[in-house]
Amino acid sequence: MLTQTTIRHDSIHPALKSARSVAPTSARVVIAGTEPLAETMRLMGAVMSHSRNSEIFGQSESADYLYKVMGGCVRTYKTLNDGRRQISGFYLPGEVFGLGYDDEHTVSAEAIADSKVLVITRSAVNALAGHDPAIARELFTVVARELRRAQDRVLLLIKSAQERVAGFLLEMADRMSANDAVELPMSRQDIADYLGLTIETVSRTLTALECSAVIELLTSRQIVLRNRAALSRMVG
Amino acid sequence: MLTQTTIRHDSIHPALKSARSVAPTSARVVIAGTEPLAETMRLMGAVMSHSRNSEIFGQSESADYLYKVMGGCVRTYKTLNDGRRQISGFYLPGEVFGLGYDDEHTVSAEAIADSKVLVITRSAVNALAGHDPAIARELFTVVARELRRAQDRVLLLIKSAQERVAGFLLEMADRMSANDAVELPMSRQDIADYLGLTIETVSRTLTALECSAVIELLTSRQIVLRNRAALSRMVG
DNA sequence: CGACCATTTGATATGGATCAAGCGATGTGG
DNA sequence: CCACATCGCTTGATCCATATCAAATGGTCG
Repeated sequence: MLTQTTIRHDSIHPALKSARSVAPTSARVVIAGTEPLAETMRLMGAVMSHSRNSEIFGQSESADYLYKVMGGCVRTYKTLNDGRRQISGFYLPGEVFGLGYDDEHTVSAEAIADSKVLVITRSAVNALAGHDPAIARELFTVVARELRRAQDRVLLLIKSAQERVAGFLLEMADRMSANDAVELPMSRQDIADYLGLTIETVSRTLTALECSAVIELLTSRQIVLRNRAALSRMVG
Repeated sequence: MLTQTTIRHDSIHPALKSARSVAPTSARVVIAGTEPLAETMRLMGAVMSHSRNSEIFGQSESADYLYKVMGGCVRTYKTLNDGRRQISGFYLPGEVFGLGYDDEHTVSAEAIADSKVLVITRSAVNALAGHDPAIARELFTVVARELRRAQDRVLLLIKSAQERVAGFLLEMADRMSANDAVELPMSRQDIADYLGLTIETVSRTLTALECSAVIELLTSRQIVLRNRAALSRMVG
Protein backbone atom coordinates (compact mmCIF):
# COMPACT_ATOMS: atom_id res chain seq x y z
CA MET A 1 0.00 0.00 0.00
CA LEU A 2 2.80 2.37 0.87
CA THR A 3 4.84 3.37 -2.08
CA GLN A 4 7.68 4.94 -0.18
CA THR A 5 10.91 3.52 -1.36
CA THR A 6 14.43 4.87 -1.38
CA ILE A 7 15.15 6.40 2.00
CA ARG A 8 18.38 8.01 0.95
CA HIS A 9 19.92 10.10 3.69
CA ASP A 10 22.24 12.34 1.75
CA SER A 11 22.70 14.53 4.80
CA ILE A 12 22.64 12.65 8.08
CA HIS A 13 20.08 14.26 10.25
CA PRO A 14 21.51 14.95 13.70
CA ALA A 15 24.75 16.18 12.16
CA LEU A 16 23.68 19.75 12.56
CA LYS A 17 27.22 20.88 13.05
CA SER A 18 28.46 19.47 9.80
CA ALA A 19 25.38 20.71 8.02
CA ARG A 20 25.98 24.15 9.41
CA SER A 21 29.21 24.28 7.53
CA VAL A 22 27.48 23.39 4.32
CA ALA A 23 25.40 26.35 3.48
CA PRO A 24 24.74 29.11 5.95
CA THR A 25 25.18 31.62 3.18
CA SER A 26 23.44 29.65 0.48
CA ALA A 27 20.22 30.14 2.44
CA ARG A 28 17.97 31.29 -0.38
CA VAL A 29 15.51 33.09 1.87
CA VAL A 30 12.22 32.82 0.10
CA ILE A 31 9.88 34.97 2.12
CA ALA A 32 10.59 38.54 3.15
CA GLY A 33 11.51 37.36 6.62
CA THR A 34 11.62 40.56 8.60
CA GLU A 35 9.76 39.00 11.51
CA PRO A 36 11.90 38.18 14.53
CA LEU A 37 11.52 34.43 14.22
CA ALA A 38 12.42 34.27 10.55
CA GLU A 39 15.41 36.49 11.12
CA THR A 40 16.54 34.41 14.07
CA MET A 41 16.25 31.20 12.14
CA ARG A 42 18.18 32.71 9.26
CA LEU A 43 20.95 33.82 11.61
CA MET A 44 21.16 30.77 13.82
CA GLY A 45 19.89 27.98 11.67
CA ALA A 46 21.60 25.78 9.16
CA VAL A 47 20.30 24.82 5.76
CA MET A 48 20.16 21.13 4.97
CA SER A 49 19.44 19.52 1.65
CA HIS A 50 17.14 16.55 1.42
CA SER A 51 16.67 14.58 -1.75
CA ARG A 52 13.28 13.33 -2.84
CA ASN A 53 11.74 10.80 -0.43
CA SER A 54 14.48 11.12 2.14
CA GLU A 55 13.48 11.25 5.77
CA ILE A 56 13.91 14.49 7.69
CA PHE A 57 12.85 13.10 11.04
CA GLY A 58 11.10 10.01 12.34
CA GLN A 59 7.82 9.46 14.13
CA SER A 60 9.24 9.01 17.60
CA GLU A 61 12.43 10.96 17.48
CA SER A 62 12.85 13.64 20.10
CA ALA A 63 11.62 16.94 18.77
CA ASP A 64 14.82 18.89 19.18
CA TYR A 65 14.61 20.96 16.05
CA LEU A 66 12.37 23.38 14.30
CA TYR A 67 12.28 23.44 10.51
CA LYS A 68 11.46 25.90 7.78
CA VAL A 69 11.08 24.96 4.15
CA MET A 70 13.30 27.09 1.95
CA GLY A 71 12.70 25.24 -1.28
CA GLY A 72 10.95 22.09 -2.45
CA CYS A 73 8.14 20.53 -0.43
CA VAL A 74 7.84 18.42 2.70
CA ARG A 75 5.18 16.02 3.95
CA THR A 76 4.58 15.01 7.56
CA TYR A 77 2.71 11.79 8.21
CA LYS A 78 1.80 9.10 10.66
CA THR A 79 1.90 5.42 9.94
CA LEU A 80 -0.49 3.00 11.63
CA ASN A 81 0.84 -0.40 12.57
CA ASP A 82 -1.24 -2.03 9.81
CA GLY A 83 0.53 0.08 7.22
CA ARG A 84 -2.07 2.73 6.52
CA ARG A 85 -0.56 6.16 6.22
CA GLN A 86 -2.13 9.49 7.06
CA ILE A 87 -0.38 12.58 5.76
CA SER A 88 -0.78 15.28 8.38
CA GLY A 89 0.42 18.14 6.28
CA PHE A 90 2.26 19.43 3.25
CA TYR A 91 4.74 22.26 3.78
CA LEU A 92 5.61 24.69 1.02
CA PRO A 93 8.49 27.15 0.87
CA GLY A 94 8.31 29.69 3.67
CA GLU A 95 6.32 27.41 5.99
CA VAL A 96 7.49 26.17 9.39
CA PHE A 97 7.04 22.61 10.64
CA GLY A 98 8.12 20.43 13.54
CA LEU A 99 6.27 22.63 15.98
CA GLY A 100 3.52 21.74 18.37
CA TYR A 101 4.89 18.54 19.79
CA ASP A 102 5.96 18.48 23.36
CA ASP A 103 8.83 16.15 23.84
CA GLU A 104 8.79 13.92 20.83
CA HIS A 105 7.43 14.14 17.33
CA THR A 106 4.19 12.38 16.70
CA VAL A 107 4.78 12.42 12.98
CA SER A 108 7.54 11.66 10.52
CA ALA A 109 8.70 14.13 7.92
CA GLU A 110 10.01 13.48 4.40
CA ALA A 111 10.99 15.57 1.44
CA ILE A 112 8.48 15.20 -1.38
CA ALA A 113 10.81 16.81 -3.90
CA ASP A 114 14.46 17.69 -3.52
CA SER A 115 14.27 20.29 -0.79
CA LYS A 116 16.24 22.79 1.24
CA VAL A 117 15.23 22.96 4.87
CA LEU A 118 16.39 25.48 7.45
CA VAL A 119 17.00 23.83 10.83
CA ILE A 120 17.29 25.38 14.27
CA THR A 121 17.35 23.82 17.70
CA ARG A 122 14.16 24.13 19.67
CA SER A 123 16.10 24.94 22.80
CA ALA A 124 17.50 28.03 21.07
CA VAL A 125 14.06 29.10 19.98
CA ASN A 126 12.58 28.44 23.41
CA ALA A 127 15.33 30.42 25.08
CA LEU A 128 14.68 33.32 22.78
CA ALA A 129 10.94 33.07 23.32
CA GLY A 130 11.56 33.24 27.06
CA HIS A 131 13.25 36.60 26.65
CA ASP A 132 11.37 38.09 23.74
CA PRO A 133 7.58 38.06 24.01
CA ALA A 134 7.35 38.96 20.33
CA ILE A 135 8.97 35.68 19.38
CA ALA A 136 6.84 33.78 21.86
CA ARG A 137 3.75 35.30 20.33
CA GLU A 138 4.91 34.43 16.87
CA LEU A 139 5.52 30.82 17.79
CA PHE A 140 2.08 30.78 19.28
CA THR A 141 0.66 32.07 16.02
CA VAL A 142 2.39 29.38 14.02
CA VAL A 143 0.94 26.67 16.24
CA ALA A 144 -2.46 28.32 16.12
CA ARG A 145 -2.34 28.25 12.33
CA GLU A 146 -1.34 24.60 12.45
CA LEU A 147 -4.27 23.94 14.73
CA ARG A 148 -6.67 25.68 12.40
CA ARG A 149 -5.43 23.62 9.49
CA ALA A 150 -5.86 20.40 11.43
CA GLN A 151 -9.39 21.44 12.34
CA ASP A 152 -10.14 22.34 8.74
CA ARG A 153 -9.00 18.91 7.70
CA VAL A 154 -11.19 17.26 10.30
CA LEU A 155 -14.04 19.13 8.66
CA LEU A 156 -12.86 17.99 5.25
CA LEU A 157 -12.71 14.34 6.27
CA ILE A 158 -16.41 14.11 7.05
CA LYS A 159 -17.30 15.18 3.53
CA SER A 160 -17.70 13.35 0.21
CA ALA A 161 -14.79 12.53 -2.06
CA GLN A 162 -15.68 15.33 -4.44
CA GLU A 163 -15.83 17.86 -1.63
CA ARG A 164 -12.48 16.73 -0.29
CA VAL A 165 -10.73 16.97 -3.61
CA ALA A 166 -12.29 20.34 -4.39
CA GLY A 167 -11.22 21.60 -0.98
CA PHE A 168 -7.73 20.28 -1.50
CA LEU A 169 -7.33 22.02 -4.85
CA LEU A 170 -8.55 25.34 -3.45
CA GLU A 171 -6.27 25.04 -0.43
CA MET A 172 -3.26 24.33 -2.60
CA ALA A 173 -4.02 27.09 -5.10
CA ASP A 174 -4.43 29.43 -2.17
CA ARG A 175 -1.19 28.47 -0.46
CA MET A 176 0.87 28.54 -3.63
CA SER A 177 -0.64 31.88 -4.55
CA ALA A 178 -0.40 30.63 -8.09
CA ASN A 179 -3.37 32.16 -9.84
CA ASP A 180 -5.52 29.29 -11.04
CA ALA A 181 -2.55 27.32 -12.37
CA VAL A 182 -1.46 24.83 -9.73
CA GLU A 183 1.70 22.76 -9.96
CA LEU A 184 1.28 19.92 -7.49
CA PRO A 185 4.56 18.67 -6.03
CA MET A 186 2.97 15.50 -4.61
CA SER A 187 1.82 12.21 -6.08
CA ARG A 188 -1.74 10.90 -6.23
CA GLN A 189 -0.84 8.55 -3.39
CA ASP A 190 0.18 11.52 -1.26
CA ILE A 191 -3.07 13.32 -2.03
CA ALA A 192 -5.07 10.18 -1.28
CA ASP A 193 -3.30 9.70 2.05
CA TYR A 194 -3.88 13.35 2.87
CA LEU A 195 -7.60 13.21 2.10
CA GLY A 196 -8.29 9.75 3.45
CA LEU A 197 -9.19 8.35 0.01
CA THR A 198 -7.64 5.89 -2.42
CA ILE A 199 -5.59 6.90 -5.45
CA GLU A 200 -8.32 5.51 -7.68
CA THR A 201 -10.96 7.72 -6.12
CA VAL A 202 -8.74 10.78 -6.31
CA SER A 203 -7.99 10.08 -9.94
CA ARG A 204 -11.62 9.45 -10.84
CA THR A 205 -12.75 12.58 -9.03
CA LEU A 206 -10.20 14.69 -10.87
CA THR A 207 -11.29 13.33 -14.25
CA ALA A 208 -14.91 13.94 -13.28
CA LEU A 209 -14.06 17.55 -12.43
CA GLU A 210 -12.30 17.90 -15.75
CA CYS A 211 -15.31 16.50 -17.61
CA SER A 212 -17.52 19.09 -15.97
CA ALA A 213 -15.04 21.75 -17.09
CA VAL A 214 -14.30 22.84 -13.54
CA ILE A 215 -10.60 22.11 -13.87
CA GLU A 216 -8.17 21.29 -16.63
CA LEU A 217 -5.43 18.68 -16.37
CA LEU A 218 -2.46 19.81 -18.42
CA THR A 219 -0.37 16.97 -17.07
CA SER A 220 -1.26 14.85 -14.07
CA ARG A 221 0.50 17.33 -11.79
CA GLN A 222 -0.36 20.59 -13.52
CA ILE A 223 -3.91 21.60 -12.87
CA VAL A 224 -5.72 24.73 -13.96
CA LEU A 225 -8.72 25.89 -11.98
CA ARG A 226 -11.25 26.91 -14.61
CA ASN A 227 -14.16 27.57 -12.31
CA ARG A 228 -13.28 28.50 -8.78
CA ALA A 229 -16.85 29.43 -7.96
CA ALA A 230 -17.99 25.90 -8.75
CA LEU A 231 -15.18 24.44 -6.64
CA SER A 232 -16.07 26.69 -3.73
CA ARG A 233 -19.69 25.65 -4.02
CA MET A 234 -18.62 22.01 -3.87
CA VAL A 235 -16.69 22.23 -0.63
CA GLY A 236 -19.94 22.82 1.27
CA MET B 1 -30.66 16.37 11.19
CA LEU B 2 -29.55 18.60 14.03
CA THR B 3 -31.36 17.88 17.19
CA GLN B 4 -30.34 21.06 19.02
CA THR B 5 -33.39 22.74 20.43
CA THR B 6 -33.85 25.10 23.33
CA ILE B 7 -31.17 27.76 23.19
CA ARG B 8 -31.93 29.20 26.59
CA HIS B 9 -29.48 31.91 27.56
CA ASP B 10 -29.86 32.04 31.28
CA SER B 11 -26.79 34.22 31.50
CA ILE B 12 -26.37 36.59 28.60
CA HIS B 13 -22.93 36.05 27.21
CA PRO B 14 -21.11 39.39 26.81
CA ALA B 15 -22.45 40.55 30.15
CA LEU B 16 -19.27 39.61 31.87
CA LYS B 17 -19.71 42.33 34.42
CA SER B 18 -23.08 41.08 35.58
CA ALA B 19 -21.89 37.53 35.47
CA ARG B 20 -18.91 38.46 37.57
CA SER B 21 -21.28 39.43 40.33
CA VAL B 22 -22.97 36.08 40.16
CA ALA B 23 -20.48 33.68 41.50
CA PRO B 24 -16.82 34.61 41.88
CA THR B 25 -16.74 32.75 45.15
CA SER B 26 -18.82 29.79 44.03
CA ALA B 27 -15.93 28.89 41.75
CA ARG B 28 -15.69 25.22 42.60
CA VAL B 29 -12.12 24.86 41.44
CA VAL B 30 -11.84 21.34 40.22
CA ILE B 31 -8.19 20.84 39.46
CA ALA B 32 -5.41 21.62 41.84
CA GLY B 33 -4.72 24.83 39.96
CA THR B 34 -1.38 25.86 41.30
CA GLU B 35 -0.10 26.69 37.81
CA PRO B 36 0.10 30.40 37.05
CA LEU B 37 -2.64 30.35 34.41
CA ALA B 38 -5.16 28.50 36.52
CA GLU B 39 -4.47 30.81 39.43
CA THR B 40 -4.83 33.89 37.24
CA MET B 41 -8.09 32.69 35.80
CA ARG B 42 -9.40 31.97 39.24
CA LEU B 43 -8.45 35.45 40.43
CA MET B 44 -9.52 37.46 37.41
CA GLY B 45 -12.20 35.35 35.80
CA ALA B 46 -15.89 35.09 36.45
CA VAL B 47 -17.92 31.93 36.68
CA MET B 48 -20.95 31.71 34.45
CA SER B 49 -23.67 29.10 34.54
CA HIS B 50 -24.97 27.61 31.33
CA SER B 51 -27.95 25.34 31.22
CA ARG B 52 -28.05 22.28 28.99
CA ASN B 53 -27.88 23.12 25.27
CA SER B 54 -27.38 26.82 25.82
CA GLU B 55 -24.86 28.58 23.61
CA ILE B 56 -21.63 29.83 25.15
CA PHE B 57 -20.36 31.55 22.04
CA GLY B 58 -21.14 31.53 18.33
CA GLN B 59 -19.16 30.45 15.30
CA SER B 60 -18.17 33.93 14.12
CA GLU B 61 -18.14 35.90 17.31
CA SER B 62 -14.94 37.70 18.14
CA ALA B 63 -12.78 35.53 20.32
CA ASP B 64 -12.47 37.90 23.26
CA TYR B 65 -12.62 35.35 26.02
CA LEU B 66 -10.92 32.27 27.24
CA TYR B 67 -12.91 29.60 29.03
CA LYS B 68 -12.34 26.86 31.54
CA VAL B 69 -14.86 24.19 32.40
CA MET B 70 -15.46 24.03 36.14
CA GLY B 71 -18.35 21.61 36.04
CA GLY B 72 -20.54 19.89 33.49
CA CYS B 73 -19.38 19.43 29.89
CA VAL B 74 -19.02 21.60 26.80
CA ARG B 75 -18.97 20.83 23.08
CA THR B 76 -17.46 22.99 20.36
CA TYR B 77 -18.63 22.47 16.81
CA LYS B 78 -18.83 23.80 13.31
CA THR B 79 -21.93 23.80 11.19
CA LEU B 80 -21.73 23.52 7.43
CA ASN B 81 -24.19 25.49 5.39
CA ASP B 82 -26.03 22.31 4.41
CA GLY B 83 -26.72 21.57 8.06
CA ARG B 84 -24.12 18.91 8.74
CA ARG B 85 -22.45 19.40 12.06
CA GLN B 86 -18.93 18.47 13.09
CA ILE B 87 -18.14 18.48 16.78
CA SER B 88 -14.57 19.68 17.17
CA GLY B 89 -14.18 18.76 20.78
CA PHE B 90 -15.66 17.87 24.12
CA TYR B 91 -14.36 19.68 27.20
CA LEU B 92 -14.51 18.14 30.62
CA PRO B 93 -14.02 19.84 33.99
CA GLY B 94 -10.54 21.34 34.29
CA GLU B 95 -10.09 21.77 30.54
CA VAL B 96 -9.60 25.08 28.74
CA PHE B 97 -11.28 26.02 25.48
CA GLY B 98 -11.71 29.05 23.23
CA LEU B 99 -7.99 29.12 22.53
CA GLY B 100 -6.16 28.88 19.27
CA TYR B 101 -8.27 31.19 17.18
CA ASP B 102 -6.77 34.44 16.03
CA ASP B 103 -9.38 37.10 15.82
CA GLU B 104 -12.65 35.26 15.72
CA HIS B 105 -13.85 31.85 16.76
CA THR B 106 -14.14 29.30 14.03
CA VAL B 107 -16.41 27.15 16.14
CA SER B 108 -19.46 27.53 18.33
CA ALA B 109 -19.61 26.29 21.90
CA GLU B 110 -22.57 24.89 23.83
CA ALA B 111 -23.10 23.32 27.22
CA ILE B 112 -23.88 19.62 26.90
CA ALA B 113 -25.08 19.38 30.47
CA ASP B 114 -25.75 22.18 32.93
CA SER B 115 -22.29 23.63 33.33
CA LYS B 116 -20.18 26.15 35.17
CA VAL B 117 -17.62 27.91 33.01
CA LEU B 118 -14.88 30.21 34.16
CA VAL B 119 -14.44 33.17 31.78
CA ILE B 120 -11.53 35.56 31.38
CA THR B 121 -10.77 38.13 28.71
CA ARG B 122 -8.13 37.15 26.22
CA SER B 123 -6.60 40.59 26.42
CA ALA B 124 -5.95 40.07 30.11
CA VAL B 125 -4.34 36.73 29.44
CA ASN B 126 -2.30 38.10 26.56
CA ALA B 127 -1.09 40.98 28.68
CA LEU B 128 -0.03 38.56 31.37
CA ALA B 129 1.66 36.30 28.86
CA GLY B 130 3.60 39.31 27.59
CA HIS B 131 5.09 39.84 31.03
CA ASP B 132 5.33 36.33 32.34
CA PRO B 133 7.05 33.79 30.11
CA ALA B 134 5.74 30.99 32.31
CA ILE B 135 2.17 31.88 31.40
CA ALA B 136 3.08 32.29 27.75
CA ARG B 137 4.60 28.85 27.78
CA GLU B 138 1.56 27.39 29.45
CA LEU B 139 -0.77 28.89 26.88
CA PHE B 140 1.47 27.43 24.24
CA THR B 141 1.17 24.03 25.86
CA VAL B 142 -2.60 24.22 25.92
CA VAL B 143 -2.71 25.02 22.21
CA ALA B 144 -0.17 22.30 21.49
CA ARG B 145 -2.39 19.80 23.29
CA GLU B 146 -5.37 21.00 21.31
CA LEU B 147 -3.34 20.54 18.16
CA ARG B 148 -2.39 17.04 19.10
CA ARG B 149 -6.00 16.14 19.76
CA ALA B 150 -7.06 17.55 16.40
CA GLN B 151 -4.35 15.50 14.72
CA ASP B 152 -5.39 12.41 16.61
CA ARG B 153 -8.91 12.91 15.37
CA VAL B 154 -7.74 13.30 11.82
CA LEU B 155 -6.12 9.93 12.28
CA LEU B 156 -9.33 8.55 13.76
CA LEU B 157 -11.44 9.78 10.85
CA ILE B 158 -9.64 7.67 8.28
CA LYS B 159 -10.44 4.51 10.18
CA SER B 160 -13.43 2.15 10.24
CA ALA B 161 -16.49 2.77 12.37
CA GLN B 162 -15.43 0.17 14.91
CA GLU B 163 -11.98 1.70 15.25
CA ARG B 164 -13.45 5.16 15.69
CA VAL B 165 -15.85 4.11 18.41
CA ALA B 166 -13.20 2.08 20.21
CA GLY B 167 -10.85 5.05 20.05
CA PHE B 168 -13.54 7.34 21.35
CA LEU B 169 -14.30 5.12 24.33
CA LEU B 170 -10.64 4.83 25.25
CA GLU B 171 -10.12 8.57 24.92
CA MET B 172 -13.09 9.33 27.14
CA ALA B 173 -12.16 6.74 29.75
CA ASP B 174 -8.69 8.20 29.75
CA ARG B 175 -9.78 11.80 30.12
CA MET B 176 -12.33 11.07 32.80
CA SER B 177 -9.78 8.96 34.63
CA ALA B 178 -12.76 6.84 35.60
CA ASN B 179 -11.42 3.35 35.84
CA ASP B 180 -13.24 1.28 33.24
CA ALA B 181 -16.64 2.73 34.16
CA VAL B 182 -17.42 5.62 31.84
CA GLU B 183 -20.37 7.96 32.29
CA LEU B 184 -20.88 9.69 28.96
CA PRO B 185 -22.30 13.19 29.25
CA MET B 186 -23.14 13.41 25.55
CA SER B 187 -25.85 11.94 23.34
CA ARG B 188 -25.40 9.43 20.53
CA GLN B 189 -25.92 12.29 18.09
CA ASP B 190 -23.02 14.17 19.68
CA ILE B 191 -20.80 11.10 19.46
CA ALA B 192 -21.82 10.55 15.85
CA ASP B 193 -21.06 14.16 14.92
CA TYR B 194 -17.73 13.87 16.71
CA LEU B 195 -16.72 10.70 14.91
CA GLY B 196 -18.17 11.54 11.51
CA LEU B 197 -20.68 8.69 11.67
CA THR B 198 -24.46 8.40 12.02
CA ILE B 199 -26.27 7.66 15.26
CA GLU B 200 -27.36 4.32 13.83
CA THR B 201 -23.79 3.26 13.12
CA VAL B 202 -22.62 4.39 16.57
CA SER B 203 -25.44 2.48 18.20
CA ARG B 204 -24.89 -0.67 16.16
CA THR B 205 -21.17 -0.57 16.82
CA LEU B 206 -21.71 -0.26 20.55
CA THR B 207 -24.09 -3.22 20.59
CA ALA B 208 -21.61 -5.21 18.53
CA LEU B 209 -18.91 -4.41 21.08
CA GLU B 210 -21.23 -5.50 23.83
CA CYS B 211 -21.98 -8.78 22.06
CA SER B 212 -18.28 -9.52 21.84
CA ALA B 213 -18.02 -8.80 25.58
CA VAL B 214 -15.60 -5.96 25.08
CA ILE B 215 -17.85 -3.46 26.80
CA GLU B 216 -20.99 -3.54 28.88
CA LEU B 217 -23.87 -1.10 28.54
CA LEU B 218 -25.42 -0.52 31.94
CA THR B 219 -27.58 2.22 30.53
CA SER B 220 -27.08 3.90 27.17
CA ARG B 221 -24.77 6.45 28.79
CA GLN B 222 -23.03 4.27 31.34
CA ILE B 223 -20.46 2.07 29.74
CA VAL B 224 -18.05 -0.33 31.36
CA LEU B 225 -14.88 -1.25 29.54
CA ARG B 226 -14.55 -4.98 30.05
CA ASN B 227 -11.57 -5.56 27.80
CA ARG B 228 -9.32 -2.60 27.28
CA ALA B 229 -6.70 -4.67 25.54
CA ALA B 230 -9.21 -5.66 22.86
CA LEU B 231 -10.27 -2.02 22.46
CA SER B 232 -6.68 -0.91 22.12
CA ARG B 233 -6.09 -3.58 19.52
CA MET B 234 -9.05 -2.30 17.56
CA VAL B 235 -7.92 1.29 17.25
CA GLY B 236 -5.11 0.17 14.97
C1' DC C 1 13.65 0.41 -27.57
C1' DG C 2 12.24 -1.53 -23.29
C1' DA C 3 11.62 -1.42 -18.22
C1' DC C 4 9.58 0.88 -14.70
C1' DC C 5 6.60 3.78 -12.31
C1' DA C 6 2.59 6.81 -11.87
C1' DT C 7 -1.85 7.40 -13.39
C1' DT C 8 -6.17 6.26 -15.41
C1' DT C 9 -10.01 3.29 -16.37
C1' DG C 10 -13.11 -0.71 -15.70
C1' DA C 11 -15.73 -4.33 -12.94
C1' DT C 12 -17.20 -5.81 -8.63
C1' DA C 13 -17.68 -5.87 -3.53
C1' DT C 14 -18.81 -3.79 0.82
C1' DG C 15 -19.18 -0.67 4.88
C1' DG C 16 -21.80 2.66 6.38
C1' DA C 17 -25.75 5.85 5.10
C1' DT C 18 -30.46 6.15 4.56
C1' DC C 19 -35.21 5.06 5.25
C1' DA C 20 -38.39 3.08 8.39
C1' DA C 21 -40.15 1.03 12.45
C1' DG C 22 -40.05 -0.45 17.24
C1' DC C 23 -38.70 0.13 22.08
C1' DG C 24 -37.80 1.97 26.65
C1' DA C 25 -37.35 5.79 29.76
C1' DT C 26 -38.99 10.18 31.28
C1' DG C 27 -42.26 13.47 32.10
C1' DT C 28 -46.97 15.59 31.90
C1' DG C 29 -51.82 16.23 32.23
C1' DG C 30 -56.11 14.21 33.33
C1' DC D 1 -51.77 6.77 39.59
C1' DC D 2 -52.15 5.82 35.04
C1' DA D 3 -52.67 6.94 29.92
C1' DC D 4 -50.15 9.06 26.67
C1' DA D 5 -46.95 12.04 24.30
C1' DT D 6 -42.09 12.76 23.66
C1' DC D 7 -37.42 11.87 23.17
C1' DG D 8 -33.32 9.21 22.80
C1' DC D 9 -31.87 4.89 21.47
C1' DT D 10 -31.91 0.47 19.08
C1' DT D 11 -32.91 -2.66 15.34
C1' DG D 12 -34.09 -3.99 10.57
C1' DA D 13 -34.05 -3.56 5.29
C1' DT D 14 -32.20 -1.47 1.42
C1' DC D 15 -29.12 1.57 -1.24
C1' DC D 16 -25.08 3.92 -2.65
C1' DA D 17 -20.38 5.92 -2.45
C1' DT D 18 -16.11 4.45 -2.17
C1' DA D 19 -12.87 0.55 -1.62
C1' DT D 20 -10.92 -3.24 -3.81
C1' DC D 21 -9.26 -6.00 -7.49
C1' DA D 22 -7.58 -5.99 -12.12
C1' DA D 23 -5.83 -4.29 -16.33
C1' DA D 24 -4.61 -0.81 -19.70
C1' DT D 25 -2.25 3.54 -20.69
C1' DG D 26 1.23 6.94 -20.61
C1' DG D 27 5.34 9.21 -19.30
C1' DT D 28 10.41 8.93 -17.98
C1' DC D 29 14.95 7.27 -17.92
C1' DG D 30 18.56 4.12 -18.86
